[in-house]
Amino acid sequence: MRRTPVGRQTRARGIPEATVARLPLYLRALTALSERSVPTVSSEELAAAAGVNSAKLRKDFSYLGSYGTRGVGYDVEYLVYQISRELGLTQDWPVVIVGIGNLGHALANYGGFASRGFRVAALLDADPSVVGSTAAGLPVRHMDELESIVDSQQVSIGVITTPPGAAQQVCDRLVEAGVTSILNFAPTVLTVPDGVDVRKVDLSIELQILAFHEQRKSGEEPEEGRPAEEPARERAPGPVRAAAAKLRRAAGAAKDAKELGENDRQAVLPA
Amino acid sequence: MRRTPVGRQTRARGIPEATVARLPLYLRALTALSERSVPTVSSEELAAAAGVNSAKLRKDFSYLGSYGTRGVGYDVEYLVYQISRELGLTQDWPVVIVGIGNLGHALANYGGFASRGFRVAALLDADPSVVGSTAAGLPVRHMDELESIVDSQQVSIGVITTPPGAAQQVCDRLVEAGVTSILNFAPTVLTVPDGVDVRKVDLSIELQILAFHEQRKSGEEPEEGRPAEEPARERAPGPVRAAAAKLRRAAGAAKDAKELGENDRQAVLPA
DNA sequence: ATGCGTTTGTGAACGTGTGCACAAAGATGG
DNA sequence: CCATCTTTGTGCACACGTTCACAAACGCAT
Repeated sequence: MRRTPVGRQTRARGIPEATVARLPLYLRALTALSERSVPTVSSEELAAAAGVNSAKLRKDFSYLGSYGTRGVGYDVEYLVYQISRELGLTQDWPVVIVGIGNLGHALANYGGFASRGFRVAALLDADPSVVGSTAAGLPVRHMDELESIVDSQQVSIGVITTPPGAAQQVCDRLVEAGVTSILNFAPTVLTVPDGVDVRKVDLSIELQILAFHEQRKSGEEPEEGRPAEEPARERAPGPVRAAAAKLRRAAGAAKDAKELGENDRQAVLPA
Repeated sequence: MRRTPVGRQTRARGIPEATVARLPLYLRALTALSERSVPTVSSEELAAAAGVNSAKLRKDFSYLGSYGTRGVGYDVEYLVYQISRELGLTQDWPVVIVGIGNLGHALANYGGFASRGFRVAALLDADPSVVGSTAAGLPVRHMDELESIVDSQQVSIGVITTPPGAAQQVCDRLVEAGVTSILNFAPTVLTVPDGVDVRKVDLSIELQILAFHEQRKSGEEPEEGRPAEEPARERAPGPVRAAAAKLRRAAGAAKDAKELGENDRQAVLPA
């Protein structure tokens, strides 16, 4: 029973995932240097521009091969090309966006989309009142056309910006039609067959992580609850009934933060 | 010269970063169970719903304390409360959104924003033609009001959805005004003082990572260039001039994927 | 040619994260 | 009250990622 909801495949041709995730960062910094006609750059400089450690950067580049010159640094244009090639950005990637709500609109209008080889092949939505309108000069087409578009345009990347309730269904259709990489903005765990990559972007999760650290800063209580287990939280003493009673109190405080029908919300951004 | 562009602080009160990043996932799955009035859940079930390994989930929860009951599982409502509390979601987090372009609009309209304790304190923009309009029922106010709003409403979290060129400047003002956590949608490396957290959401990076893996799938060349270093890429033979000459050829192919004035683009989504 | 200063590339140590596998703990039924 | 069954909590081993520190490589000046 192999489940691969996210599919973190390890070490494709020896390049670590962590390195792959940083290559776009380097590429962006290098592109900026290239525009300023800077010919070469040292690992120290580039690392500063990309916001990483210089040793890490050198090790990252070492996985791509030895493109630097000792005593000098890296040739900017050459590196731009090598990283672009490694990331597969020298070819064209047609992309479909499914779910043209607020976020879908924003993505369709996204200028940086067309650059770096990504091309919006089609905008899709299930809502008849949205279908037919245009976003960023492109017509919004009906979901029914999904299969034919993916097939005819050889789309291998799909972006899901639907409400969470529709995400898995849309995902299944995309995969069935031949899409093998999915960028998911819906706050849902997508289950896909082996061989399909899913990455998720989740605003809510990022905010919650920030809130966690923020709480640490302000509520810098004197080593909260290290000496004798903090007062508000004690070890569950009895069987489930006791815990259930305790939670009845707790539930009141939590209910505020719980909205109804999370899966039916129209918003297209992660919840 | 301590630089902390991203600031990954390790192990706050013993809870690993990786665990913190998963807590919102568990919370979401638990909220769904709670709405279906499911009283208890086993680590196996919950792990499946959250898309993670059950052993990992149990270890994650063990950092929060021992909230489970052996032979039974976890009490859903109780866990919802405990995780909410741990993440700091039982309190109110006023948030400002700076840069009301396409994405700013999408975020303002984002329903899941108000839930989980996050409240939009203000929408800000520098463009006079945008200031005064409303988004999601809130008026867009001018950047000039940033400081007074942050101060009066005790805002500690800021969301940056400006063009990349303005991001660092906005960031500086937010930090100066008292914001200590920033969610950055602009494709820029933000430099902040110690004590300020920055998290970034970057569509372009996610797409490029997908493209990388996608390239691996289709172009499954027979172990590309392992036996004798692939032909197109050879070791730099001479001094910089030779490398520079080589890149001249390469540059042509790379130029397609390079747009001009990346920092001036109006789009508010990551490039 | 030789030496000097600079910067890369990487071995090695360390820290973090993951997953197995199992003992301990509780529920449940007789 | 004991036996059995389920599920948690965690010790341990391993994989992955990060950082240090330094030898090797290179440009350049003499």
